Amino acid sequence: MVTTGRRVGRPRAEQRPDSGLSAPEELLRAAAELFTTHGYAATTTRAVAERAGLRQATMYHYFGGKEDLLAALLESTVRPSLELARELLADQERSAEARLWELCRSDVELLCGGPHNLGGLYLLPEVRVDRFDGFHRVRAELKEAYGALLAATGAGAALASDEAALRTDLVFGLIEGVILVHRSDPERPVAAFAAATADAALRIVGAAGAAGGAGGPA
Amino acid sequence: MVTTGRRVGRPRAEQRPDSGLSAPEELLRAAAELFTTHGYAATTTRAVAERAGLRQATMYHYFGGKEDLLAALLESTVRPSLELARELLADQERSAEARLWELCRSDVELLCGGPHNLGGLYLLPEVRVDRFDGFHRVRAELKEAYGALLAATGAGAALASDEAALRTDLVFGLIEGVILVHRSDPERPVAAFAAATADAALRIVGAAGAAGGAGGPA
DNA sequence: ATTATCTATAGATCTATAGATAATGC
DNA sequence: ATTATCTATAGATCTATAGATAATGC
Repeated sequence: MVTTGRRVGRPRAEQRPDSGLSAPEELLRAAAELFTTHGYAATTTRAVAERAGLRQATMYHYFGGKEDLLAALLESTVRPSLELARELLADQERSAEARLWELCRSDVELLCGGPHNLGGLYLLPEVRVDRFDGFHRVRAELKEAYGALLAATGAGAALASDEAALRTDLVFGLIEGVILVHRSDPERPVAAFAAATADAALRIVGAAGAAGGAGGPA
Repeated sequence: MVTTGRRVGRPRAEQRPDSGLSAPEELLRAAAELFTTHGYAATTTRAVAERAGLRQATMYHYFGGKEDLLAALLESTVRPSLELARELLADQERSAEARLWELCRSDVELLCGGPHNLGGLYLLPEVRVDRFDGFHRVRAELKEAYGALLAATGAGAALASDEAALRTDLVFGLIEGVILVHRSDPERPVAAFAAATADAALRIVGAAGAAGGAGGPA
């Protein structure tokens, strides 16, 4: 019996139509929107809380502070990419080219696809501080997965190891770069753009032929 | 007769060895370092001024405020890239492949090469606001130059125009993405990385063969 | 009793201005 | 007189805490 039943606790000062999200979810969504558009430091706790329909102080009932919001967002953003990367590494069925293509495509889709541009969080200068070390470790593991798949491609296997590492960096840079492109033009349909980015990534690797077909390698 | 001659005006509170830079130059340098490492909103006018060896209020003698510092930095960063782009567009001698390669290479070098990572300024979310419209217009013109050179390559001429526009976005995204790669690993030698990025850009365009030689196309 | 929220506010900033001061230049 | 700088500070925040309040649950 949840149906719009009155909820425990003091009512909110400003009533708004029920979003269906819990208060912490609303706070995270508001923070994501504001952090990615205005930046982290420029976003006040008041702005986050009021966008979520709460007073400023109420945020502290759910999060220890602004940093905790960003940490939670970063974790939730990178986790799906890493899980996919692990699956693809274990997959013995498909070619390395096909798996790298899929990793690139779905990474772009995850980063640019959501309602608020979660990929934009990666660009914030504040993210580099030690506080977000957990995020950086996961991100490093994701990059290793890119490197392993790249090295397993036909073109990648032919490269010296330092050259393969360089191309991994370039592919990784391309993925992060398209977040920027997306930020400056958020209207562009994401699905086709993600596929095109994956094609471009394979061309960087040197496996251009493998990415010829529409929809990517089989 | 400039040789360490005593300068006009009240002496600074904290004396430091003469950097050879003027006060506004020192302020700009300090702002560039702080904006790119900690972000714009997180950088206080006090931090900028004191890194430049001045008290906070003295900054206002040279700049109207923090925004003016960022605007000046953005302008100075994008201008050399645009000038080069115009030269390359006018150049009838070299192939379009060679000119696009050179534009990519030197853009990366300019953005990642300086002592403070100027390219990082492009990533700041605050840069998008209207206040920096001049910067955005110059940046758009630069992107048009990328598009014109790309369309003039052999591979580019074979593409439908929407596909060529997409690849321009991808190349542009790659360039901006390597700023991020550079930010996370500033020790990497820039020259080789810039050349490798230009090679990768031509592979994205589809002109891979043209970028085969070390040092790029002749 | 428990919960979710509120109001109020102390303390710590941060920006930008006002006005003083310590040099050189004439 | 001009210049570059300083000190001091008003006014406007912003964060995080303390403690009150208005619901439901038992």
